[in-house]
Amino acid sequence: MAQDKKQAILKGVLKLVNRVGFYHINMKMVAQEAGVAAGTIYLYFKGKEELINELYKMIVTEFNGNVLEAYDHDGPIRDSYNAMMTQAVVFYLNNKDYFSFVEQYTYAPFLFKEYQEQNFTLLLPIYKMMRAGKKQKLIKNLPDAVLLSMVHGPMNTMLKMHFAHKVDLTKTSMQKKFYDACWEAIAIDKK
Amino acid sequence: MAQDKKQAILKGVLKLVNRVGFYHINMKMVAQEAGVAAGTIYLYFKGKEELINELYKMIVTEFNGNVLEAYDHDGPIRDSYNAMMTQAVVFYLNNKDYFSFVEQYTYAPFLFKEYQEQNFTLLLPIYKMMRAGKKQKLIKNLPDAVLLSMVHGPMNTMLKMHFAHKVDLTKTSMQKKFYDACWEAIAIDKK
DNA sequence: TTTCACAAAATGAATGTTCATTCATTTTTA
DNA sequence: TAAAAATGAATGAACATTCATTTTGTGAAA
Repeated sequence: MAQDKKQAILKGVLKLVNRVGFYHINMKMVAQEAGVAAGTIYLYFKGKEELINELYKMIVTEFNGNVLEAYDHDGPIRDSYNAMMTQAVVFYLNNKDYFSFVEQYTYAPFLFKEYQEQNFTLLLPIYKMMRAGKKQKLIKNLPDAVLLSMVHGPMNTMLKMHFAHKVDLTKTSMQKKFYDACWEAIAIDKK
Repeated sequence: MAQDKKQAILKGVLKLVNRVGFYHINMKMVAQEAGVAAGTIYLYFKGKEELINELYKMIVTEFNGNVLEAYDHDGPIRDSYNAMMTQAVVFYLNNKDYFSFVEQYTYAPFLFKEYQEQNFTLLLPIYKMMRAGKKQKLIKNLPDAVLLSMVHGPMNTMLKMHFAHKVDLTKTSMQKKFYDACWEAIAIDKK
């Protein structure tokens, strides 16, 4: 089946990102990992560039889908916040390859201009929540960029530190401290 | 002079990071940019890998030196915080190439294990300040990793957004909002 | 059910290009 | 004039992509 093979190739790249790192990946390895011949990749993708870009699209779709699932439009913002943060962090903890791929993708030479534009696509779910929180006077009236950076930035750094064994983000106590700290950074103080 | 040429080569790489991007850089280009022959590079560096690693060392040294200069051990923490944040942000704003180099370096295949270990070297100045602040009961008693992530993470994200033209970090009003937000995230509330 | 013909899919060896590195030769320095 | 420094053409390895060939799938006819 055509779609199976396409997926197998994409997943192959992803596995390799973890095992050998983004820039040691070559088409022969991808082929081997996916269980196809090198030439076969070119039946499904125009070339390496398209392959990488499609993979990025796949990850964005999967990640955003996951995080948005945790967003309860009717419940309290604070609950949605917790659920979404957990979802995002756990997603990356379980998919280190997704994380390092996304990190590396930004500066990869494969990047089309069109993608560069939507390079903050992965922030859309957070952005959405911020807006709602601002309206409800629960979240500080700061520029969107600042609010986004106060959630996305720390998550990124924490994950990097986790994968560098500087901290253990799998511990729920650590997660809680971290989520709370970020919330306090963006929430209006109710004392 | 030997050191001049070494520096010229390192600076050449840096300029090229900006102009063509990390992964399009080849030794011929570096040579041309530095005004030497390709072979000359090998008189000063063992190879591309060493060249890249030395450059990282150079940047870390320069950056940390700059930021630590702003640290006044005798004055109030809050002032040091502001001065250091400003120093760090302005440094990267004026040296986009440094920023993108550091961002890309983490996942580059050149990275020796020994460097990977000290990959958070760039956080040492912040770390130092956190410690002092905790002692003075000015900064929250959170795990170091969390505190670090609440300052370093947002800075990274803001800079990325700035360079992607999503926000203008050169505006002092934006800088102030951002510095204050990060401070509130880590400081003990005095209300 | 088996056979055959044709198309679609897949293969992987061959190709051409890019590029890090080397080293015989030349230039500079002291 | 001899040593040190610099040069850049030559080398060879790595690797994306191509394409002539092989394999697999499909369905009509026997």
